[in-house]
Amino acid sequence: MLKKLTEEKLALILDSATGEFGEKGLSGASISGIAKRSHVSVGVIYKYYKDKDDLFRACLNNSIKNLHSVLSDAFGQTDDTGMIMRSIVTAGVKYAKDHPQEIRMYHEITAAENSSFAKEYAKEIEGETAVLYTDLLNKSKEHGVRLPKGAHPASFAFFFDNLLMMLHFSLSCEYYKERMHLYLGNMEEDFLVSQLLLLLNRFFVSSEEA
Amino acid sequence: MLKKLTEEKLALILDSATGEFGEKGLSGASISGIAKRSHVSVGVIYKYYKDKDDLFRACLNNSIKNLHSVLSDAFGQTDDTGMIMRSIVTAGVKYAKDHPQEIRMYHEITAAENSSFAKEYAKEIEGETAVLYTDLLNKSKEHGVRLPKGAHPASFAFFFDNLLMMLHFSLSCEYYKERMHLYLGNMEEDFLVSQLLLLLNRFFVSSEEA
Amino acid sequence: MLKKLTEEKLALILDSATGEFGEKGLSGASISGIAKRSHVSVGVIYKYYKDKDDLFRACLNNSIKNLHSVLSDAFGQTDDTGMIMRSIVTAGVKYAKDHPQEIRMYHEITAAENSSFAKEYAKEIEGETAVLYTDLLNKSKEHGVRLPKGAHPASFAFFFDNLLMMLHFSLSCEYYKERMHLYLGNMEEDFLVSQLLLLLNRFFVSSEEA
Amino acid sequence: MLKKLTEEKLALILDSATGEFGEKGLSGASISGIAKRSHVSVGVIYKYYKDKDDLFRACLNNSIKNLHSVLSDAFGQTDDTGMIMRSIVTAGVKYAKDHPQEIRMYHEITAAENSSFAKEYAKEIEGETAVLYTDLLNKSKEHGVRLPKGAHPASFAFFFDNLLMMLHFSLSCEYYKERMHLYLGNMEEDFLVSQLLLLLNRFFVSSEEA
DNA sequence: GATGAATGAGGGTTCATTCAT
DNA sequence: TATGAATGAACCCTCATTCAT
Repeated sequence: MLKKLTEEKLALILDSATGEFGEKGLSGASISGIAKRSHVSVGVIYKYYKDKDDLFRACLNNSIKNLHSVLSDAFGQTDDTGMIMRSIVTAGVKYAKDHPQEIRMYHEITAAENSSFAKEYAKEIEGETAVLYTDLLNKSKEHGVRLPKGAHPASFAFFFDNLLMMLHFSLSCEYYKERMHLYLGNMEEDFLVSQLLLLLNRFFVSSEEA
Repeated sequence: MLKKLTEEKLALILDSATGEFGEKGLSGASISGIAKRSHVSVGVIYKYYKDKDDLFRACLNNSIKNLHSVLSDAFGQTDDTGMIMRSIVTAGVKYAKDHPQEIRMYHEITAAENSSFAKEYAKEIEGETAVLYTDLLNKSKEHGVRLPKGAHPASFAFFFDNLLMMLHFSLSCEYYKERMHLYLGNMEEDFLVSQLLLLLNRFFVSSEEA
Repeated sequence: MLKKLTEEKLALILDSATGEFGEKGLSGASISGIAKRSHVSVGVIYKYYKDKDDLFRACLNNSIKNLHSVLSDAFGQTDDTGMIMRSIVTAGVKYAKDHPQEIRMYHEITAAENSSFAKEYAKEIEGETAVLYTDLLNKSKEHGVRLPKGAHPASFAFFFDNLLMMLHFSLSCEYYKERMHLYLGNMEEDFLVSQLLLLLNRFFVSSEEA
Repeated sequence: MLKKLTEEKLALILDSATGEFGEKGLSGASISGIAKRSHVSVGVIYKYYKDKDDLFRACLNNSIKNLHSVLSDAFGQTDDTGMIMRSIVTAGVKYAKDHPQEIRMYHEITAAENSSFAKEYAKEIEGETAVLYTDLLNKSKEHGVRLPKGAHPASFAFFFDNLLMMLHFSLSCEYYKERMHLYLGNMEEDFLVSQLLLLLNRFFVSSEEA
């Protein structure tokens, strides 16, 4: 019972902090603001987290965990490379719409320079997907599709992930939303997704091209 | 003579500030830190700039001006869409390597949420390129553009810009550098560029499609 | 218990601030100086007061409240005009000796030019006494005394208050103290008061003069 | 010629500084503000005056000199005490209306606590008038002085000066102006002066008392 | 000598972190 | 154990004063 309460409280704190960090960045966020958002005292935050950095990391880890779990799910469904890519895109869109503050939080970390955060987290966050996506494109041949002649699977995996990240940001972060609006006006999001899939399909050549 | 000194000093301040803002963000950067970097006193910064925000905007405007001038140059050379895209990529790479702190600065403002900066600058920074790239892809076959059947030029322009932005960030920002490393190890940058051009050529200007 | 502590501390802060403001004026006073005087940290002052102005106003309001309460008491005692004037003088002297820093604070705001303080507070501080004193002299006839022929009650009330203010300042403020010393040497304060009362008595003519 | 220019400049600086100090006080006034008001560079101010305090003293001395010269003039005219008092009041009113900023400056110094200013200047400013006014009231019956029985000339001189000072302040300083308005509304200044003279006449020089 | 840009100490204010209750 | 008031370092910004030109 007590444990449950604590877990709920922890989740609430994490959520509030993720929101605050996502909106204001590490230095712009305030602990007392986070305490207010989560209706707890400043003290309990310091009970659970050593300091502001520690809380930031916890939020990040939490967001990463959620994002990865979403992406992992997208892999499990099928062997078909195209289908997997489609699943990844679709799952990512859903995640971005359900948890924009987690993506903003994630975007925050990409801005860290000269802090231990950048390198440390790049590995933790991207290490897994880098391997997954590269494998995906490496194995594509077995599934009947192949990359264009001369294409380097890891590079194409990298580009694929780049397009994914930008899609996530464009659905979650103020600046990127506005930027997308400049390109696309009030386009239906489904249409954008279909356009992206159209593009991604081209990653793979039909057999007669090879 | 006096004027020259002032201009040099101004440039130095802008440069230092751009570096500091790029590394630490608006709220994380400190005026006294910037003063130290540029070997001037705090007071002189306030002689030239009303306040921290004003300096931030000046850095941003300066970076934008530089980036746009680089990209504009890339357009002027030829009518061939493929060639233009290649020029844009190449110019961007050069810019990113010469002025990484400007790209970091630029990346910083993409993190602004709930601030007037985000919307205000998205328009200023992206408005022009959005039109340019969309026009580029709207151009008829005679310029070598052959989007896939069903492709929407603005969307593809958006994806093109997404890939460019990620390239710039990957060459300039700590986190993205590390992330790129995870995908590509110590790959030669030239190779990466050639892979990107391969992709762009195939997706945006390949000739074999109707 | 906790509340008591807070009240004591608040009173201490107000007192210290009143002293500092009275000595150095609004712009000359420093929050950190006030914090030191009251043996609290700078932060706690900002817990209770929004900013320096807010603290200044609080000190002023507190001083005004105290002064007015002292003067009101002096009115309640009797209907006899001469007695009331005597009470006002005596009460003012006691107040000035007990709370010189409040009078100095009050004197400070009389120095405010071009600030919202001047007009705003003149009304708040003087409005009440202006009416009280004018009424007092207006009603004097009913109480058997009357002003000299041609005397305008409000003007004489104004002069009365002028003499009072100068008395308060002369007992509390460095400059005025020194000035009084130049006129009076080390005269007993009681003697001065008696002289003032002698003068004030002359506000009223004996019946055969009228 | 050069000397003349310098003298004009000095006078201009003094005037501007007197205005600024009178409005904002010693700590509130800014040297660069004074420089701007007098259309000289900051440098020349420091050429003539060691520092801010020095300039403040110079302004004060100048104002004192002017005020004293005005009051001295009022003395020279006649032997009749009543006439002299009238002259002093009238001259003071004229001075206050012509040079309100000098009176404000003078008022500023009365606010100095714990600074060497207070004692130092009280003596310089008030020493002379204290003697003059006391002498005036000490004068024998033949000059029309008839203080009430038991009246102490120095004390009454002090009260007389108090009334004068308050009149000066009431004509020059924002706060006191507003306060006077509360008592007197938009009364003609001439009427107020006549009321003061009525009072002075009655209290200090009335003839009907033994 | 005159200028006004540059300096940097100092003051207002915020907020991460601590700790008495 | 939970609270949130208190602390005080650090930051933005101003301005008295200096000094190179």
